[in-house]
Amino acid sequence: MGHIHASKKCQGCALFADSKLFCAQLNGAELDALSQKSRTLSMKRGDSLEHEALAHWPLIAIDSGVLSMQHLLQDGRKTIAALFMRGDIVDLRNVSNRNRGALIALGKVDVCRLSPKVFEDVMARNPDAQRVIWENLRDQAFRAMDHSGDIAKKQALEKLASFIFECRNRQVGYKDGDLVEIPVRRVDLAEYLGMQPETVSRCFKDLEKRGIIEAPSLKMLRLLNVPMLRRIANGDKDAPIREGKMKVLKFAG
Amino acid sequence: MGHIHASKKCQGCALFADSKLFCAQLNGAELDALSQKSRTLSMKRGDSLEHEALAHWPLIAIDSGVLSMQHLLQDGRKTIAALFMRGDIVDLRNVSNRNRGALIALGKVDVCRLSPKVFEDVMARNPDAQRVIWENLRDQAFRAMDHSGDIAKKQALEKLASFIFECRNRQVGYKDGDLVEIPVRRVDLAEYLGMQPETVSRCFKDLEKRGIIEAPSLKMLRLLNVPMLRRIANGDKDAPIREGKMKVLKFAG
DNA sequence: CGGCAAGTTGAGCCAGGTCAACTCCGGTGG
DNA sequence: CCACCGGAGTTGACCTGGCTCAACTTGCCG
Repeated sequence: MGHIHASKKCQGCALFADSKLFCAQLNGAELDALSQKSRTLSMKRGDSLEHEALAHWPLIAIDSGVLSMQHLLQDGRKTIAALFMRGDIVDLRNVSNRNRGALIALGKVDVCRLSPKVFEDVMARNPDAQRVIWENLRDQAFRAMDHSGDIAKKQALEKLASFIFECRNRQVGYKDGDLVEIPVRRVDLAEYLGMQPETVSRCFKDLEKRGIIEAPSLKMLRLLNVPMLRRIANGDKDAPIREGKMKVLKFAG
Repeated sequence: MGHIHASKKCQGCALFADSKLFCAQLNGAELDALSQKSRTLSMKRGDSLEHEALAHWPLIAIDSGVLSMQHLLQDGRKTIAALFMRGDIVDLRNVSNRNRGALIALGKVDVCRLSPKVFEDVMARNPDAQRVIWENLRDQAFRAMDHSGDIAKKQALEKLASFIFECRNRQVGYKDGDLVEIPVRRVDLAEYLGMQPETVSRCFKDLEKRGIIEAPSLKMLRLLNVPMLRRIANGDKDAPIREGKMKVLKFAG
C-alpha cells in the first residue's frame, strides 16, 4: 500500500473534521502517527466486531452511523445496551474476560480502529486530546446511567418520549429545531428500550393521534408540542392520558 | 486549622490503603497536595449531595458505603440509576446543566471531595493515576450498560440473579466464596432493578425454596448452587421453572 | 411489478404492579 | 425487663400494561 498522508486519509472523517472531536485535537505529527497505525473499516447492518479482532484493535472510533452493544440471552432474547454514534470512542482494552456484549452495526457504519500504542502516547502527552476523550467516556457513562433510569421505571410511552429527546440531544445540528432524526429501525429501538416492536409502533401512533409529533417517514419526526413531550418523558401523570384511558371513577350502585 | 500530614488524614481511607485505587498511585508530594485541598465528608442514609455543593466539589471519591444516583419522576416514582461504592470516583464537572440525578447515600457513606485543581494536575502528570481513574470510569460506563441490558429484557427473577452476581463481583474479597453481601436495602434494590419491593421479596423466596440460595440475614446470602444461579441470570428458560408454573399443555376435549 | 422484510393492527392473556393487611425487628422509655 | 412503637419487609388477592401470536399492510430493492 502506498503511503497515504494523514490529512488525505482523515480529511473526510468526522473525528478530524469536527473541531470538538478527538482527532481534531492532534498536532500534525500525532495525526500522522495515529493515521498510519490505525485502520478504517466500513460495516453494514448486522456486521459485528468479533472478539479476536477486538483483542488486537480494542479501540473503536465512530466516524458515522450507529453501532450497538448487544447482549444476548440464552433463549434468544436480545437487548441493545448502548448506542455509539459519531465521535464516540469505544475502549475495550482488557475487558475480554468479562462477558461483554457484541458490537453490531445497525446500518452503514464507518469506524476507525485506533492503534492502542499511539493512542496511549497521545493520551499521555496531549492534554486537549485527553480532555476530549475523557469527556466522551464520561458522557457514555452518564448516558448509560440515564438510560438505566429510563427503562427501569418508565412506561412505554414515557420511554419513547425520552428516547426522542436522546436522539435530539445527540444529533449533530438543529438541536432546537423541531425535526428529529431517528437513526435506528423500529426493531432496534424496541430492543434498546426494552419493549416490543408492536408496542413501539402503538406508542408512536398514540403520540401522533394526540398531536404531539408528526412522522413524515420512519426515520424522521417533527415535534409539534415539545413541552408536552417533555412532560411525558418526565413521567408527569397528568399529561399523558391515553386514548380511552381517562381514569374513570368507578361509580357505585 | 493545623497542618495535618496527608499520611495521617488518608491512612485509613480505602482509596489510599488499597494499592489498586486512585490515591495509592500518588507520590508523597501529590498525596500531600491532594489531601490538603480536599475535604472528607461522612454521610448517613438519605443525605444527598446538593447541586450547589457539587458545583464547587464536583469530584467525589467513595471511601466506604454505597452512594446512589437517583432519578425522580414528576409523580414521585424513583429509580436508582447507578450505585457507587468503595474506590469509585464520580466526576460531575460541567454536567450541572443537564438534569442529572441526585447523589443520595443509601447508608453510612464516607466520601472525599477531591480538589479539581489538584486532580487535574495529577491526571496530567501521573500516568499510573491516570490509568487507574480511566479504568474506573470505564468500569462505571460498562457497568451501567450491562445494567441497562439487564433491566431491559430480563424478568424479575433473572434481574435479581444478575444483581447477586454484580454484588459478588464488586465486593472486596471472597470473590469465589459462596457468601455474598447485599449492601443495600430491599427497597433500594427494587429501585435499582426497576421492580417493586414486593416482587423482590417474592423472588428471593423463590430462589430459597429452590435451594439456590440461603439467606441468613437480609444483608447476607449464601450461594448454594452457583451454576444454576448463573443460568437464571443468563436467561436460560429451561432452568428457572417457577413453583407451580410448569408449562402445562392445554389438553383439548 | 413481484417478493420479502419491516412495520402495523387486533385479540387474548399473564408477569408483575398495586393495594391492603400482616409480621418482624431494632430502638426507646417506663 | 418488657411493652410499645415505627419503619422495613412479607404475604395475599386482584388488576392491568404491555407481551404474544397471528394476520395484515407498507416500504424497499431489483
